[in-house]
Amino acid sequence: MDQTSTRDRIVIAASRLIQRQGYVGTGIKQIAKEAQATLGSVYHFFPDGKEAVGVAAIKHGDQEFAAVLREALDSEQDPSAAVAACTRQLADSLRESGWIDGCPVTAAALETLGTDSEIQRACAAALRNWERLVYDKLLHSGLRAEDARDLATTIISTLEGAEVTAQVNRSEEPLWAAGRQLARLVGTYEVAPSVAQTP
Amino acid sequence: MDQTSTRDRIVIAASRLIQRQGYVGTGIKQIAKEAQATLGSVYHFFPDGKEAVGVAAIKHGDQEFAAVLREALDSEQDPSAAVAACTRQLADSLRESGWIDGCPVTAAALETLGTDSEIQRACAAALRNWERLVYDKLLHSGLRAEDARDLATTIISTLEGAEVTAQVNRSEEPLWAAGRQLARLVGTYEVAPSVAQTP
DNA sequence: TGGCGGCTAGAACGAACGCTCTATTTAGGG
DNA sequence: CCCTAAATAGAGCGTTCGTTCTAGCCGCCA
Repeated sequence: MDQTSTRDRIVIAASRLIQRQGYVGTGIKQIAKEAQATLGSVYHFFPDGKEAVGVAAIKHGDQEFAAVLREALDSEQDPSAAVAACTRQLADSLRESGWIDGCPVTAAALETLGTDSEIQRACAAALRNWERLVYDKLLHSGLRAEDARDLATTIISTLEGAEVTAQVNRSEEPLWAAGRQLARLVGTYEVAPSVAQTP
Repeated sequence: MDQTSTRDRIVIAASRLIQRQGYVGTGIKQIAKEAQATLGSVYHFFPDGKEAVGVAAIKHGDQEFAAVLREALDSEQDPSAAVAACTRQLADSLRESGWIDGCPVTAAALETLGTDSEIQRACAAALRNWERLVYDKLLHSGLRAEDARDLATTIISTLEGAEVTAQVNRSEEPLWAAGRQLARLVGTYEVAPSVAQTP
C-alpha cells in the first residue's frame, strides 16, 4: 500500500501538474489519475472543487520551494555565496527534471492575474514568503535593512526569471549567469564588520 | 469601419488575451469575439487552427515588446541608466493596464514547456531576441563581450521576474527595485574609455 | 450580366471540462 | 455483530472546447 494518505497524494500530484502545465491546463480527472485516487475521493477531501485543490497545491509548492531555498541559503555563510548556491541548486533540479519542474507557482500566478481568486493570493503569499527568507539571510549578514529589502526583492525576481529562461532554453546557462551576477551584486554591499556572523 | 484588417485584429486580440490569461486559458471563440471577427474568419486565415493563431500572436507580442525595449534602451546613453529606463517603462505600462498586461510570452511559455510545440519555439526566439537587444546596447557601451553576454541574460531574466512579481503584488516596487539593483550591477563593469560612445 | 475567389457567418460534432449524484466498501466503537 | 461515518468508486449532468462544414455575401474581371 501507499504510505502517504490519499489527500496528500492528491495535493502532491496537483502541485506537480500545476507546476508543469498550469492551473487551467490541469484537469481534476487528471489530478485524480496521477494521484491514484478517484474523482469521488478528490471531491470528498475538497468539496469546494478545483480551486480548493489548486490552493492546497500552491501552498504545498510554496513550502517545498521554501525548504529548498532555506537549505541553499544556509549552506554558505557569505551572502554572495549563498545566493549563488541557490542558483546552483535550482539549475541542478531543473536539469534533472528535464527542464519541466520549475517554480511551482509562476504559471498559476500568471494565469489567474485578473481574477482576484484565492489562488492568486496564495501565489502572492508564496513570493513574499521566499523573499522573506532571502531578506533574513541578508540582514543576518550585516546588510542595512533597506538595502536588504531591495536586494531580496530583486534576487527573488531574478531567480524567478532565470528559472523561466532556463526552462525555455533548456539550458542551465541563464541560472549560472544569474548566480554570477547576483553574487557580484551582493558583493558590492559592505557588510557592517561588527555584525558579521560570530564564528 | 475598422482601419486594421481582420487578420491583424485577430492576431492582436489573440496576443493580448494570451498575455493576460495564457494560451490554454484562451479560447478560439473568445479570440474571435474580442477581434470582432467570426469563427469562420479565424479558420480562414489560420487553417491550421489554434496553435497557428497562438504562434502568430506570440510573434506579434515579441516584436511589440522588442520595440518598447529598444526605445527604452535608446533613450539613455549610459547603459545603467538605459536599463533603469526599461524598468521604468515596464512599470508605467503595467500600472496603466491595471497589472494585467505583463510580458506577452511568459504565460504561454510556461504552459507549453514539455510539449516542444511551435509556440514553445516562438517563445524561446522572443527571449533570445530581447536578450540580443540588451547585449548590443552593452557591447556598444564598451563592455567586454563575455561580460555583456552574462549581463544581458541576467537583465532579461530579472526584467521577466520583476514583471511577474510586480503583477502578482499589484505594485511597481519590484520593478523599481530591479531597476536600482540592475543599474548598480551594470555600473560595476568598467567601460573601456576609448570605445565609449562618440558625442 | 454571369461567374468566381476572398471573406464572412454560424450551426453542428465529438471530446473533454468541472461537478453532482448514488452505491459500495472500509474501519472502529457499542 | 451491527451501526455509523469516512472513504472510495464511477456513471452521468450540462457546458464549453477546438474543429469542421455548408451557405451566403461582396467586389472584380469578362
